[in-house]
Amino acid sequence: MSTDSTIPPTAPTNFIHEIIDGHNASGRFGGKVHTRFPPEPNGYLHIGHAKSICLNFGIAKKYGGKCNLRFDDTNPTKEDIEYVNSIQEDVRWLGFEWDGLYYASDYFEQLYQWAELLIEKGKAYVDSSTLDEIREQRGTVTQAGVENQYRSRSVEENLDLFRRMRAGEFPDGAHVLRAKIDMGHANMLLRDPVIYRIRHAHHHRTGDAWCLYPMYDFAHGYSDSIEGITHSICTLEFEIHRPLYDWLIDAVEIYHPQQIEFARLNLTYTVMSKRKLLELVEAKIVDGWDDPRMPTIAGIRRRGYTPAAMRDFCETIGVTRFNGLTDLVVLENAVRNDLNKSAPRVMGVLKPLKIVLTNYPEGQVEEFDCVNNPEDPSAGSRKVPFSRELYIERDDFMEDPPKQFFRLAPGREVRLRWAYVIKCEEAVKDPATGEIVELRCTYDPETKGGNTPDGRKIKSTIHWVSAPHALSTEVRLYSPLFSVEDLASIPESEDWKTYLSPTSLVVIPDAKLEPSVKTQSVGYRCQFERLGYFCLDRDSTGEKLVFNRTVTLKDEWAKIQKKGG
RNA sequence: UGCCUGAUGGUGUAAUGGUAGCACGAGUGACUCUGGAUCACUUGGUCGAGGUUCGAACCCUCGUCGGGCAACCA
Repeated sequence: MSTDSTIPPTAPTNFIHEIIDGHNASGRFGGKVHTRFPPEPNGYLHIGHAKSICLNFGIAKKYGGKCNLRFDDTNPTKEDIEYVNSIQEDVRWLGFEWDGLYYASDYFEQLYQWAELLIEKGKAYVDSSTLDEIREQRGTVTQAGVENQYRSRSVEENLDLFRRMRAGEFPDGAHVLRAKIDMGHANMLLRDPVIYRIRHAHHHRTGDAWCLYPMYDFAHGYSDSIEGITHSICTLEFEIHRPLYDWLIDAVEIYHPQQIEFARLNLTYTVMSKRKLLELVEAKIVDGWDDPRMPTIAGIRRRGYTPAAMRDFCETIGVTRFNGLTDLVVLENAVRNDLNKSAPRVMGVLKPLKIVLTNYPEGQVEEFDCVNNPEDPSAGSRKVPFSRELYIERDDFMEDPPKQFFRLAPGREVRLRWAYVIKCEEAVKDPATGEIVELRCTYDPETKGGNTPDGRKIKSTIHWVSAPHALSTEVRLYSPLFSVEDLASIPESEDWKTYLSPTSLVVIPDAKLEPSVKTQSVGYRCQFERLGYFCLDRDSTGEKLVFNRTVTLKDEWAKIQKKGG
């Protein structure tokens, strides 16, 4: 069940809801709805998992049913308790709470008993071939596999061998247990799939109790059956596995859940494979699983995304059987929507350009009342100090501006947000480089608070920070990790990592922020006015704050520039 | 060349035999102390060919194109 109450009961429906409605109408499961989210604890959850989590827990909520969290931990060599913990944290962060918390490893004994039952029924056998032999005998997509001599072992011999496998008498790879189905089947997964292998490995939960571990295909369907799952929802690539789960369940004559497949999420400029994400982490291309550029739940959380935005995104993209490619801007739009309403505004200058108000008294300091969130009157206001020397954004000044630029330029007026209207009198240049190092401006005392009593229109309002009061902070600007839109379009022969974008992280070591943010704590989200939404990173220290840019604001001017250029 | 499966504006999704709608994007304008937000308008689609029907995105047939499947991974 979800702990969240923001999903409206009239939420748009999808084809899975329709199937469930059908089951409820026919009484197939007696009106019961029980789903589960079944990750393998071999990596951190990503946005694609979020889609599955919202789907499964959302269904439980919609139908007044239940949803389990089950770890499919059948491969001890790849799994770790760190992942078990992170997965639970991520599911909760998304706003969901599971009804049952289970592990496939809870079922190892039962699973083993069913394997023996399969042997007794003549439906499984111990194969002593090598890995390569098994592979070779399996055939190809267009060519039937061949049966080997082990396939006809007696029930007694199979049982004896299998029990000795469990007892630890054989080294890894000496034997496997295979389901006896059909070596000529058109669906290659039914060509006597391996269901148990010997692994003398320590399991994060069962320790050294086992040296024999079930394959995922063997454990998964049975686990769903044990838990009384009604709708086993999974991604499209498991569709072809369904006949195998059906065969396995029918072979031991137990309760039969209904598997339903949907298309996994693909995002532009994003890799969504745990294997590849692991590679990025291990190669230290990113700063761990929660690097804000990672599409992991931990990464986007650190980046500043909100659970509500994630849920909204999952709602927006829908659930179908079509394998598409969702534009990253849809995700970005979801956070902007949420943060626009909730994030307090603050002023910060990323690329500072110093200005001096020549007619403003030296040493004078005023405090201006600044609205915290124009979208939310209840957010109130705060005091921000103002003085003779200020920083403005370098991009807000142009010496020789094009027609469409209406910010500051020599001889031009601009409003400093919540403060005064100022006029640029002179641009001071470094004589050596020609670079503009400072602006000499005058302010209009009549415009205190940013108002124009004479009614004149000021075309542009820009943000600023008082130089002597400025808080020097580090700001990390993120853009997509990859430079190609569709990662799937990279041919197998090429290394996908060559498409990593060199500018996915740009660090600004010395941005200038208004002093009010000084006392905020890690995870604090705000809007730097006119720039974007930012989130206080855990790398912050008492001396230096670090902000992550969650997402930029929409930028009409950038669009104009792009068109012009 | 086998099996499974899918196809609706640029992208993602609704419409389940009866007016092709929504979101994002794009464009235009209004408003604005954020070139933000908001509001209005516009653009643009049923993969193709047949068939059934008064009527087809939807049902049938044949194509075309896409995705998945040959770990002792999940």
